[in-house]
Amino acid sequence: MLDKRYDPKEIEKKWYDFWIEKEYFKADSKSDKPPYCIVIPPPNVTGSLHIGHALDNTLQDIMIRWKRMSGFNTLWMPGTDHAGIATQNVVEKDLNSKGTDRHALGREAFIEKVWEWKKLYGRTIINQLKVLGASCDWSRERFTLDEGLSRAVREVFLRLYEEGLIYRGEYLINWCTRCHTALSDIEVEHEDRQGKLWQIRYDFVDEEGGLTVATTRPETYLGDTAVAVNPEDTRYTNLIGKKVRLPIIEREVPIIADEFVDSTFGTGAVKVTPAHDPNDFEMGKRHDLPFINIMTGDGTMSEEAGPYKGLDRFECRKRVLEDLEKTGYLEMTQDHDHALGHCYRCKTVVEPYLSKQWFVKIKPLAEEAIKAVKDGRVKIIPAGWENSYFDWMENIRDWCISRQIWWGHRIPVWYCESCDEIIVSRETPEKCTCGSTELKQDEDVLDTWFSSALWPFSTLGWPEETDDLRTFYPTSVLITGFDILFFWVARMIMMGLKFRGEQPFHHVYIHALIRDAEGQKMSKSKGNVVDPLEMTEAFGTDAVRFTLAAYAAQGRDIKFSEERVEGYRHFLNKIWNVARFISMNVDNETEVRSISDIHDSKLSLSLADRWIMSRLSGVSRDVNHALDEYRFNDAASLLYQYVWHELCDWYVEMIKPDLSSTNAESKSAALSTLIYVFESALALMHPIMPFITEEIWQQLPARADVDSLCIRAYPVYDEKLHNRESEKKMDIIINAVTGVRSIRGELNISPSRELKVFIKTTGEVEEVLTDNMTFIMKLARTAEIETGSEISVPKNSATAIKSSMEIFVPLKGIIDVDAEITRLNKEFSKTEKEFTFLSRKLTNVDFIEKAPEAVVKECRRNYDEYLDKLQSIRDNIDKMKELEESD
RNA sequence: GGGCGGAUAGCUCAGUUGGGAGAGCACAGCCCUUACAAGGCUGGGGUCACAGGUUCAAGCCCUGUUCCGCCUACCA
Repeated sequence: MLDKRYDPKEIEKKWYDFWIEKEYFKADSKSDKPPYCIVIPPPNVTGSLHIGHALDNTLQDIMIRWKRMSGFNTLWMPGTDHAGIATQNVVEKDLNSKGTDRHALGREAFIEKVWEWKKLYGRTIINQLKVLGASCDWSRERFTLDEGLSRAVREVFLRLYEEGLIYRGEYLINWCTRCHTALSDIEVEHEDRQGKLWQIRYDFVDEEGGLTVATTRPETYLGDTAVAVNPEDTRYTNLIGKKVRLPIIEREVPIIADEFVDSTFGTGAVKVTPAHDPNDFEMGKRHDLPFINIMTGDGTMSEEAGPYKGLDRFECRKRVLEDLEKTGYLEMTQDHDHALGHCYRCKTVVEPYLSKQWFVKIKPLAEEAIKAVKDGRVKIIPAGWENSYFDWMENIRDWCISRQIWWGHRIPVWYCESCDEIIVSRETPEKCTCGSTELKQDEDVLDTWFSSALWPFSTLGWPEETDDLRTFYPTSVLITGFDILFFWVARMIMMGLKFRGEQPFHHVYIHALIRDAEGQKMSKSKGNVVDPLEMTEAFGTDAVRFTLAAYAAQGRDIKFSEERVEGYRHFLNKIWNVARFISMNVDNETEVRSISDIHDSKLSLSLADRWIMSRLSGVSRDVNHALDEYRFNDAASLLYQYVWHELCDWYVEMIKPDLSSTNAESKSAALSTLIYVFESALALMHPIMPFITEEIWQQLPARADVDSLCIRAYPVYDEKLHNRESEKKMDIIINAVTGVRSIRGELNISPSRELKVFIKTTGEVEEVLTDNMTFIMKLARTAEIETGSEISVPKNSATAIKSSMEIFVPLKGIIDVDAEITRLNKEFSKTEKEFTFLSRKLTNVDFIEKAPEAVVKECRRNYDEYLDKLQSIRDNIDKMKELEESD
């Protein structure tokens, strides 16, 4: 006997351990079964599980468990990401709090420290995934910095370098002055800011007056090496070639002409700072201007900034403005909004900074990756994201892959101290071709995303040609949020195509972002973060998983509310109670028959039995279909609807008389059917709610012949169970029952009062009603039901009109005639509205001629039905009125 | 500046080839009917943002408008 309430805690742990012990999650690289593989988006090794992870991994687990039960050789490949900048920041923060820093420690000791940190905290998120129920093959778990993956990284670097797709050069890159490293373009987050536009006058060198330029960054004037105007701009054509003098520092720079300059903006003259602005950089190249770097890596002013040397860049701006103001060179200040780039890891304002970096020449890789999506080798779901993908890929710029941090894959490049040789190698080289052993490895490490781009094949053993790789690559689907579409998904496609010749996955399923109940993005600083583990503590993991699945409709962000989790916990409680109900009805005498007995008609099933079986078959079909299209919310609501509103509300109620009957045969049929459909429903729900379903399943008196629900065959559409006839008949019964209930409810008749009911009907409908009288009487709580075509309205009756039947409930002495007339009038006008709509449609010649025949036919049928119904209601109202008058 | 998405019941949202709208929660009434009060039954509630258009027929397709998100961008 099950406990009165479902208590998730111990149960969850028990079954997770059981699954692991039985190795159900282990993939087989030599299996004959069709493969199904998902690689996990590797969470940051020092991170902890947030609600976005919970969603992402629940969806993956649903797919994996579903496919595993459906007979696939499944591999859910788990692992973690070393997350270079993020992890280094965390450890540096810790060092800072202890009064030291990484420079004091030195490179080797610092890296040692990070590894220690990883050992301490690196399992946190993995353990949290296990709490969530993730059925990963943990025996294959990988880490982006482990040996195998590092080999893959060096192999890819080398091959790209040899093909000329990796190069080194001095360019203007995005520099985070706090993280002290270069960033790629997408690692910069742009944010609109209210700013100022300042106009500064530069005096002419050889004549009176000056030229005014507009800028949002006045401090960079210290690095100006020209002033540019548009060659077409007649205001300035006579000035081209002349010189101006920069205020205060008195450097002389030329006035040049460049098409880039927009003469309508500002004053039409722009200061050119080639070392501190991307456009100016290009202009500098075009005009062969000097590049003056006025800043150092930590965002303070360099030697080149003259009197401002040593100042922080923002302090410098203030001082420059003050000085320009004082000397009269600041001519105007106006408001000006513009987007400002911030570091995606620490939110510091990013600085365009001139430095020597490694880049991937990305266009050739991107072209292939665009093709793969265009020709359908990779399908992005929902397809709307393909546009973003193409847009980004088509305008992609070379990828800066070197980072000036220590935690990561060190760039496999060595420089000879004796000659100019550059050695790129898989293994650490002993000596240079010139014979020198004085080799120095490049100081930088690679962008973390460089290694994660290889994840789908590096985790499977590449560059080794492993069984895993042969079996599971390309993987089946990648499930992730849109926020890393460019960072990760696009790059995996590029690298997968390049190094495997095949796309890394067939599908990319992109799910929404989870926001708080007000629609705000969750963030630690706002304090509106929902901790999924707190949720699982409070409501159980299954309730959280079910909620996430139910929320996961395509194409819209999720506003997460705890109340909804609470609501679905009620669903679990409902499931639990069906199980209790079953266990209460199982006894030693009653034989529980198998599905094959049912199929072989070895026991006679009631209409209810046949109906719930048929519905099971239909729901199985629909759930499979929904999951096949990643419509998780549909799958969840189909199951919710079936279990609660069909199985519990109708079926269980209908078989109660059979279960308590002394007729062994009918009890056996009902109980066998109940257990069969419930066992199947548990299987259908298992991918979404693995724990409660396993717990109950293990205690069922009859079930499929396997040791765990997680390897039971997933239910599918069963033609033998499909039974349209029974569904049609059930509709009639449900109509009759709800008809009586409506009368009871609306006229406030106590449920304890047993009613006598007359139903006027004919033919097949009457047959169905008489055949199932016990069901109807039980569900409608009636003492007696009379059916027939000749039934006339008894005195003082309430009436309900349903298709093909009129239901009368005589309520002598109780009925309020006025109330009943009101009720019928309401029903009449409701019906009339429908009716006039239909009749208007049918009198429309165009509709009759142009609409498909089936639609017109349907419309006619409804018309007739509503016409009958209206007539019946009218009649009944008249009779009521007669009654009223005769009284 | 460009692109994408959203606006449907009081709230949160479904609505898959166009055939006059659904769920959960909330609300109201009745009920402890021996699985479940975390429950049962019944009921009220919607100009599908606005304005046009296509069509026999529009929540759905087209155009425009308003409001709200997001992505992207080198106008200093």
